[in-house]
Amino acid sequence: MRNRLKDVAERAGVSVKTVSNVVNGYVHVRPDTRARVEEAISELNYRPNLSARHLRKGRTGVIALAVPELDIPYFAELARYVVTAAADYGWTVLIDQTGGRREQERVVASGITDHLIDGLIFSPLALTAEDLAGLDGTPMVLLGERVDHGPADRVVIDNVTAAREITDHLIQLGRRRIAAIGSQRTDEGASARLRLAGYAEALRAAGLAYDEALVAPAPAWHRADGAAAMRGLLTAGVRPDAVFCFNDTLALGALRALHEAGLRVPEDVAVVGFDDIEDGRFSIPTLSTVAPDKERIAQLAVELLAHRLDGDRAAPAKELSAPYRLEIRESTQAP
Amino acid sequence: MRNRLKDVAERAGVSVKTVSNVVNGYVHVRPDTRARVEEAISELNYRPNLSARHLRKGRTGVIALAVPELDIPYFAELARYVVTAAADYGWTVLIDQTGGRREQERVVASGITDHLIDGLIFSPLALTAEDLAGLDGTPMVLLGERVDHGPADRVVIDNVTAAREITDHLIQLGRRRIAAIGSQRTDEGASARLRLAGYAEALRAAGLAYDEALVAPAPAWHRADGAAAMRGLLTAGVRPDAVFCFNDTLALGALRALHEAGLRVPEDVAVVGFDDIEDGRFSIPTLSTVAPDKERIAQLAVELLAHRLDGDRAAPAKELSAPYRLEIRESTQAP
DNA sequence: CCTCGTTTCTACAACGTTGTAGTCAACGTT
DNA sequence: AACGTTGACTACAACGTTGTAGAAACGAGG
Repeated sequence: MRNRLKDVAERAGVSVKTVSNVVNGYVHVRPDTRARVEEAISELNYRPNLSARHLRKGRTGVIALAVPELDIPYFAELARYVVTAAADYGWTVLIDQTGGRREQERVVASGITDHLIDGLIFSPLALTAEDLAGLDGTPMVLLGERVDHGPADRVVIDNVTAAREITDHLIQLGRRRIAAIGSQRTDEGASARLRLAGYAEALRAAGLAYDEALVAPAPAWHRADGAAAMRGLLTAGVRPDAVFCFNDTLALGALRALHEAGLRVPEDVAVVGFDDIEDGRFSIPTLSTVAPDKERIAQLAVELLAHRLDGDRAAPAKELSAPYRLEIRESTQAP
Repeated sequence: MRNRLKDVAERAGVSVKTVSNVVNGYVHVRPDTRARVEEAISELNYRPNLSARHLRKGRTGVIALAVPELDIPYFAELARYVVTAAADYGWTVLIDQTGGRREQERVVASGITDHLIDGLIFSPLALTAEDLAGLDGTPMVLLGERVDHGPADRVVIDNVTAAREITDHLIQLGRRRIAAIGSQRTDEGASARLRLAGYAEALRAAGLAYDEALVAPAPAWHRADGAAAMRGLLTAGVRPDAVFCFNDTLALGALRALHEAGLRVPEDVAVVGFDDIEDGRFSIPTLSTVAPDKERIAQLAVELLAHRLDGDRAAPAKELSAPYRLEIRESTQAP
């Protein structure tokens, strides 16, 4: 049986509240009393019951991070930074996988939410602004572009400009037939839409035609999808001299397909990705990419949550932008 | 303000306990009463307060998974399966990163543990059996080989046999100078020790000499360590015709270093890894590896925890073994 | 019609913690 | 000497839930 405040109190010969005061660092406790209580605490190996504390205080000290899939490197890396940033606020992070399924996302956003966690950092794929509108409950910070004018705080990066810049990098290299992999027709692809827009902008600014045949959709953004899309382009007889993949895992798949087709990267085809996952720093060739500042994204998200928890819950939603930079590596530069 | 049982009870004109009974599916409630309560519940959008429920019941419905680092693909993939397996038991999973630091691991094993979670699935790197001995509290399942005869349930795979088999695969290919990357001198490397033992066994069985110069240590098992170790071997003038890396990320780093040195894989050097992470299925070349059944590992761990929670907490520790298989890909077979 | 068992519901206490209000002694001020 | 202030501590209630005990209503068997 676990020990409670009461057990410590009896052993130290004081009231339950005095023990509570010692545990919580209340100042008006005589040094000798404090010492006696602390001794009893360590003798009994007392640990506070968090459920009880939270029932009383109305806060749990736990926040949740909900992402589509943990084994997508981008989300795993992000999760790592969120856990670290949350630790600075004394929060524990509960990580939830939604699989990108709308139903599960709704469960996370409403169900889990209640009373178990103080707040939620949420990277939705399928959820719409309407789904979120009804949720008055738990403070929430959204990551990414999915929900356009939702009722919640958001941390984003400027996808359009970033996509324009990385496409421009390909144009500067003298590439003229630049393919794009990762477009999505459905509502789900807010990031896809923005990155495609940036790609188109860069082409237009350079006086290059936007060619439908060069744009390949990808149902999900896994390696396998990138490989399939690249193979599709090649079999269709399209011969790009560069490819902009909307994330790094797509790009790694594309590298694989190009390799299988006997094409050299970057000599025959230059390849760029988006996200700067660790794999891209060791792939053959290493991958040029847009590197969002994931650490900053995590920090901003946790900060927004902290403000929302301490401050006015009804305040208008804020949107913060995190920086990014281009990482130019072998896949666009001959060694 | 959130609604409580009391609010629902007032609206439905029944007692608090009756509402509680409806929520918990108690059978002896008149259909019309049940309907009235359910209507009130949905009108008020009532959700139980989990802290209160758990305070009362002594269970939280949350288990923790503690891993060294989330952005190591093996752990990310494992985490995914654990979350899925736990969902079958109605458990939420709280994921904790220890960074492999002993201090943090101790905190997780004792501190977080208390009252917030019902049980812990733990993949320790630095913790010893002695560290765990004092923890009477929360039921725990250990993953991997670190703690040799600890007091807790464990799920392992047969590292020695698996390592012997994959080394044997290299020998069958006619390779004779087989290097090993990933050995660790410190206490931390239980998996390293076992895999090295399997490697040595295979050499001995084939009548090959065990050559210290062919065994390269790696402080951690990241891509960068694998690349550094491989470069080290090559600069030292050691010219292996095969390399057994103790995990896949090491192997991906080694592939990179071999590429930079102008050596072809598998023609000049065959490479194998361990873990079967997704990257290895798309790398250039694709990576031969030992594929532990991660899904099964997760299932067994959750099952052990469930038994421990429902059954005898003082029962002797059980150890279960999960299956694995060899995945032979391009890095050991010319296309 | 009475008894007994079942169904349906309720009042109360308890889980372990902390905020509030209070007691009592010691101290400094007038 | 009377007074207010502060320090050190305690009793009590409350957070929202569920187990226990039991009351009231009902039906079946005698």
